[in-house]
Amino acid sequence: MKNYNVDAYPPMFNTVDIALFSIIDNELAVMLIQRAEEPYKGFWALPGGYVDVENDEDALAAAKRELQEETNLENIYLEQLYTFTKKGRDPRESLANRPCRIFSIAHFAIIDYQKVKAIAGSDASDVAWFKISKLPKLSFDHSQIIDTAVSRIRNKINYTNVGFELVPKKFTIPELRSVFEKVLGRELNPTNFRTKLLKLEILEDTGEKKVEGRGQPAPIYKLDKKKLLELQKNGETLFN
Amino acid sequence: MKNYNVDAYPPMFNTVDIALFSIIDNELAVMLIQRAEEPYKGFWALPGGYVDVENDEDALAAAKRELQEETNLENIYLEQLYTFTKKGRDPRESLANRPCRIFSIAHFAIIDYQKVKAIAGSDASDVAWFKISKLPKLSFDHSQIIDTAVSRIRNKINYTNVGFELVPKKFTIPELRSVFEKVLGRELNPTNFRTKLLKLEILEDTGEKKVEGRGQPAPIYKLDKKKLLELQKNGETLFN
DNA sequence: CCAAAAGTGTTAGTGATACACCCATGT
DNA sequence: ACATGGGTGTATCACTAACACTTTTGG
Repeated sequence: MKNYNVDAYPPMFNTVDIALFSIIDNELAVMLIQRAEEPYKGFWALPGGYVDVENDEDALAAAKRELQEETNLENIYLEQLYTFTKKGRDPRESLANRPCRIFSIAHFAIIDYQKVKAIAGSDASDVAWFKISKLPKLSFDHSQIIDTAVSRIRNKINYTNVGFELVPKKFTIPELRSVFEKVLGRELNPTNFRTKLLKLEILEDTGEKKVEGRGQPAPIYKLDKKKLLELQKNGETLFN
Repeated sequence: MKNYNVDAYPPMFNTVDIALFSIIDNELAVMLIQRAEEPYKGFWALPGGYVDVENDEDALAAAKRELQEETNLENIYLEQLYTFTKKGRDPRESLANRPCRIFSIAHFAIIDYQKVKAIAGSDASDVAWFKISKLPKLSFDHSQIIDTAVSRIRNKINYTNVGFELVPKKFTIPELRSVFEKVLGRELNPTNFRTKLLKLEILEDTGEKKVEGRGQPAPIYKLDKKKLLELQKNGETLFN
C-alpha cells in the first residue's frame, strides 16, 4: 500500500454549522452571528467552523466546541442534521486556485434561553437571536439549513426529549405545554396535554408550586430521565 | 477578497457510500462489493466513491451515479442518511503525507429485487447481496452505516413511500404486507393491514387477479402516487 | 372434500378530543 | 365578588387488535 499524496485530489472542505434554537418571547428563535469577513461580510450567518482534524475532532466534537465558544455553555442538546453539498452554496468555491467544493455538515442544537441569559459571553455584539418568523437576510444556504432544522425539531418533539431541553430543570406542565405550542406553532388543549403527559409517568413532582400572576398555582415537576429513556428504548411515542 | 490557497488547509476527503437494500428470500438484504484494493482488499464493503466536483456533482448526484454504475438501474429511491466522521474510520488517514480525515456521506437506497435480477451488470463477480442477518466481515465502519440505515428504513416505512419502492409497480396487498413484515422483522395481522391500507385510498385496483398456489386470487393494485403525496403533505402517517 | 390463502364483519379495548365543572389565586 | 388560569372527570368518537366467518382456489 503506497502513501497517498493528499494534494493530488480535488479538494473538498467541510465546515460544521450549527443552528442553535431556543424560545424567546413565546417564539422559536435561532442564534446567528454577524460575519466579520468576506464573503457575506456584515450579513448574519449560522455559527460554524472547521473540524480540527489535527486534534482528532470529529464533526460532532467540532460543533460542540463551536457552540461552547459562542455561548460559554456546555451540555447543550446537539445532533447532526444533514450535509449540504450543492455546487455554489459557498462563493469561496470559485475563488480557490483549483476546483473545490465546500460542504456543510449542519447540526442543530436546542437550549433553554434562561441558561443563555445567565451566562456571560453572549453579549458579544456580533451574536444575536432572531425569531424564526423574522429572520434577516442570511449568508450562504443558511436559511435552507434553518428550515430543515425546524422541520426536524417539529417532528422530533413528538417522540424524543427535545421538548424538555427547552425548559428549565424544574418546570410546570403549563410551561412545558407552552414550549410545545411554540415549537409546533399551534395551540394545544391544556387538559389533554396534561393527561397524556402524566400517563407517561416520566415526571417527578417536587412538591413545590409556582404562582404566575393569577390562577391556581401549578405544581413544579422534574423530568425522570431514566423513565424517559426506557420509553424511547421501547420505541413508544410521547405524543401524536 | 484574496484567493484561497486550497492546499494550505488540513485536508478532508468526502466519500459517498450507498447502502442499497432489497428483499431477497423473504429477508431484508444489502448489496455489497468486494474490494479490489487496499485497504480491506478482498473484504466486502458498501459501494461508494468520490464526489466529482469538477463536473459539478453534489453528494446525492454522486451517489446516484455510483448506484447506476453498480446496478445499471435508474430511478432508485435514494436518500442521504448520515455523515460519518470519526477519526480512524478509514485507515488511509494515517497513510497520507499530512494529517487528514476521510468523511463518509452515507446514503441509503431501496429497490425491488425483481428489477435488479432483470438487468445485466449485476452479475459482476465482485457484487453480491447479503441478508442483513448474515453479513460478512465488513470494511471500514460500514456495518455501523448499515445498522443506521436499517433503523432509518424501519422508521420511515411507517410514514413514507419506502415500502412501495420494494414492490413491483403492480402488486397485491399480501405481497405488500410481506414486504412490511420483512422490513420490520415481525408479522402483521393480514386483516388489519388490509383494512388500514384500503382506508387510506391510495391504491388503484387494476381489475387483474393474481393466483399464487392455493387460495383465493388476490386483486392486483397500483399505487396512486398523487394521493400518497397528498397524504404525506398533510403530515399524516400511513401506519402506526 | 379439504387445506390454504384472501376477503368481510364484529367486538372489545385503547387513545384522542371536547367540554363541563371545580379549585386557588390576584385584583 | 369575579376574572384568570390550573386541575379533574366524563362523554364521544376514531382507531387498533383479535377473532370468527365466508369465498375462492389447488390438490
